[in-house]
Amino acid sequence: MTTAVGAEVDRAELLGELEREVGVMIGRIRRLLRERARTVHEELQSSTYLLLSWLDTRGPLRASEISETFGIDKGAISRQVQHLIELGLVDRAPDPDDGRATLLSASETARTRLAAVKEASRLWLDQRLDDLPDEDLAAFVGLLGRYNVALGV
Amino acid sequence: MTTAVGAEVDRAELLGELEREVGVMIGRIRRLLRERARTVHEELQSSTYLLLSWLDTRGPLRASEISETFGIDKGAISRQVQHLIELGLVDRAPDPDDGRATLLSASETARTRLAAVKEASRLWLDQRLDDLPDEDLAAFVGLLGRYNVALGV
DNA sequence: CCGGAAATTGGTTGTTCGAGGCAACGAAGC
DNA sequence: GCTTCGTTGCCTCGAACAACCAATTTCCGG
Repeated sequence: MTTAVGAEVDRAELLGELEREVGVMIGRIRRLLRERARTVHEELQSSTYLLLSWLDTRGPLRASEISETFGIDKGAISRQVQHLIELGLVDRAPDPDDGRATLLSASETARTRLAAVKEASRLWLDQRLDDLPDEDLAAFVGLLGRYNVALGV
Repeated sequence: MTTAVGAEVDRAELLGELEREVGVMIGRIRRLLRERARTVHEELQSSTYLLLSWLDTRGPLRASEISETFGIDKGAISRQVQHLIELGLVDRAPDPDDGRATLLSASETARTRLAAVKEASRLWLDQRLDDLPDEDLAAFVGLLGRYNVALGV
């Protein structure tokens, strides 16, 4: 009755399961991010923390690139950046190649604090994933990246 | 200089990368969910879609269980459920074992529509992940579940 | 060529609404 | 009485949408 598409059905089920797990993850991750954001700076918002973290590792970027990466409205990005600058966590510099654009980067203060917070959260998560071999973890990160690409098209 | 902790450093880097990918994912997934929610019902909100989908597959549940699973305030859940009931997408039944509790489940309408939407989105995602073997996909889903457990502790 | 409109792109701001946190509450169970 | 399930009020955050300014590139007639 299941015809010859047994494998297909399995894949469908997998994709369904994927969706559900993603749903659960979103809820849980939100809480975490809020705490972490607060640790970096008293009045840093959770979503802004992600942006800052991204800037920290992905070097100077223009606002429009960030908007594209996260799939979020540029207005929202603009406000978040503004907030980050007020808090002294982001530096702004004119783009030498394009007078309209501005290049954003994490400030020294931000880098220092982020390093501390990330080290702490790394330990926290590492503890909870201690039975997960490095290879599996690497695979997970790789697959997650692959998944993100698929979502971004 | 890096002493003997080469592997440790790698793992730290992996966990950092994980965090960044998760950040990107959150942004992108949100957009997707909004579209998908709209497809199920004109005025279904994105977060509520997740709840409904969960109810669909995880059978009748009480509100407090959902709140716990997603790590979201029970007040928020209460409102979402209310909305779902107004739309006729969720059925409510008193819990025979506990007079205080209510058991929630996806209505027949919801099940039908969800099936259609999920089939469509399954195809969509499947296309974009067509070069990803079933085993890798299975591994990804498994690891994601594992990750969620780690987050939930 | 060249000067200058017209369309494009980067970013900001106003407005609105969705979504969740917190807290106070009523109701049912223990 | 005290805890647990759920609802409700209040507030804040965050993102969409759209209108807007400024710099820039395109293109067109002279």
